[in-house]
Amino acid sequence: MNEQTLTTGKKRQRLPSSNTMYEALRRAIIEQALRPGDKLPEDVIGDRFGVSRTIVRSVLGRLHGEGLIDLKPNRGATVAQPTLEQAYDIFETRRSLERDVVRRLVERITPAEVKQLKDHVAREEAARTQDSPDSIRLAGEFHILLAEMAGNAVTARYVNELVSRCSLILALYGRPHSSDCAVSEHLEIVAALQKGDSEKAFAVMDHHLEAVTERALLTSSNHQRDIRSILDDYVK
Amino acid sequence: MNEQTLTTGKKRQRLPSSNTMYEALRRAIIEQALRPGDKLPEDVIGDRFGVSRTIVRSVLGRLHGEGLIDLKPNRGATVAQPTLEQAYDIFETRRSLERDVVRRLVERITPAEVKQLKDHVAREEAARTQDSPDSIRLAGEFHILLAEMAGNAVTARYVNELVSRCSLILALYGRPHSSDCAVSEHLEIVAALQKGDSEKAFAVMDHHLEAVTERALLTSSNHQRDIRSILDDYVK
DNA sequence: GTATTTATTTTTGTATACTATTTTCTGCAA
DNA sequence: TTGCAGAAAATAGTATACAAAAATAAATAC
Repeated sequence: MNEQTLTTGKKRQRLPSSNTMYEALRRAIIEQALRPGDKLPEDVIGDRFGVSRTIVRSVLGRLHGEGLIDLKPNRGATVAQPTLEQAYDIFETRRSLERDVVRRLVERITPAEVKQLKDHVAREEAARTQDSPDSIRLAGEFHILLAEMAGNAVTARYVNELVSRCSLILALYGRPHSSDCAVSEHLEIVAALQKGDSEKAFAVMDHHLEAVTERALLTSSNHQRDIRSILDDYVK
Repeated sequence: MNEQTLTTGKKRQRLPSSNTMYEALRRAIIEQALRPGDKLPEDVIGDRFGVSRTIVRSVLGRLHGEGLIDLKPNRGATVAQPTLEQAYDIFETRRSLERDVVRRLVERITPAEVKQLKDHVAREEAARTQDSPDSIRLAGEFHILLAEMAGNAVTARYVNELVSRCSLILALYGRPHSSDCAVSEHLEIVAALQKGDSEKAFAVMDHHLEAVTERALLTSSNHQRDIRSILDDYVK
């Protein structure tokens, strides 16, 4: 039986369960509610979201393709644990792509977009001060927003993927529950973009990412929690 | 019933059917045996490979994630037809990443690797002269080889993906059955890398990719063939 | 008490069954 | 013919059933 129908005013419409589940798991991982190494049993997840393992399986496959979960044969899925080597590669590729993003953005950014970015940074600031779990996600989304504004969907997708994986890396190697993106640095980037100062924007972004890479070299913390209770916060 | 077992001398070992199917479909697309827009019905493919639709579905999902096939709800899978805009984005991102590959490679390439590259180009040349369907694939694999030698697995994966998608673009917008990678240009790149001439290597690679982009602006050709017969060549 | 087998349970991998949607076919009317 | 129902067939979406493997628990030997 499928409970995934609801009336949204006009028509009864089937909401794509797999998509909501994908978003939920993704968010749970990025916000570090689910942490590297956590098991992701198919039936548990299926029960919580009210779908069969078939759907769970396809979503896990997708997340695997994006590098967010590891998938060992006959042993199921776990939240990915990038090695240090992988971590370096991820940061390196990310820097390379984001460098290009800034390069293009300096030439095409509009005042409306500058405003949008400033608003976003303000939201980051708010989340950070009240220690919301959103703060990690919002910091990442700043970079994703930049990539989308640069007007290349392919690059934007890769940046999105890499930024997400950086959350994992910070969860593993960085200090706990830190976005490690200084909000002030984000503001500097916006300012440079606004002035059209490509050299400055370029330098700040590169320094920013270098700093983030640096900070990802600390102790990891163990944990032993119940996936069921964590998922409660993420089920629709 | 599953026929996917065989004895490889020591032990009876199950060869992962989904992986061979993935490889087969991928190759068929890259070599342009399956062309943009071709339908990929789940049951037909499943029959040919002797697996259920479950497996087919997961493989199609994976290929979709890599941008090689389009997936419309309730209407099945087709070989992807990138729009012109997507095509530009793909080439742009590819250039950006390959630029970085060359940058890193100049500093770390070994004589053994130079030899490996030269051998590869020789194979390209051979395939090209006898008009083998491999020639398209080999031309792409040259770029993938470079990316792998650069020592960043993440970048290598992205380059792999983008090079594959370029095959689609050429099939759609380029002249039919052309790799559009001049073998001579590949040789020039290797030579520059060997000399450690970063400026030259950089310039040649960029010119090479610019040329490829340029050439991807011609007429498309229609077609009407039987997927069954095409697949015969790709079934294990 | 520890270690090593063996049995039990859990969890994943794959095929199949069923449902829903889309496409194709067929008949009838304009 | 051409256009439009409606029926039939084909195809995709999802759940379930069953097989295979791994993890866990129990039992026996040392």
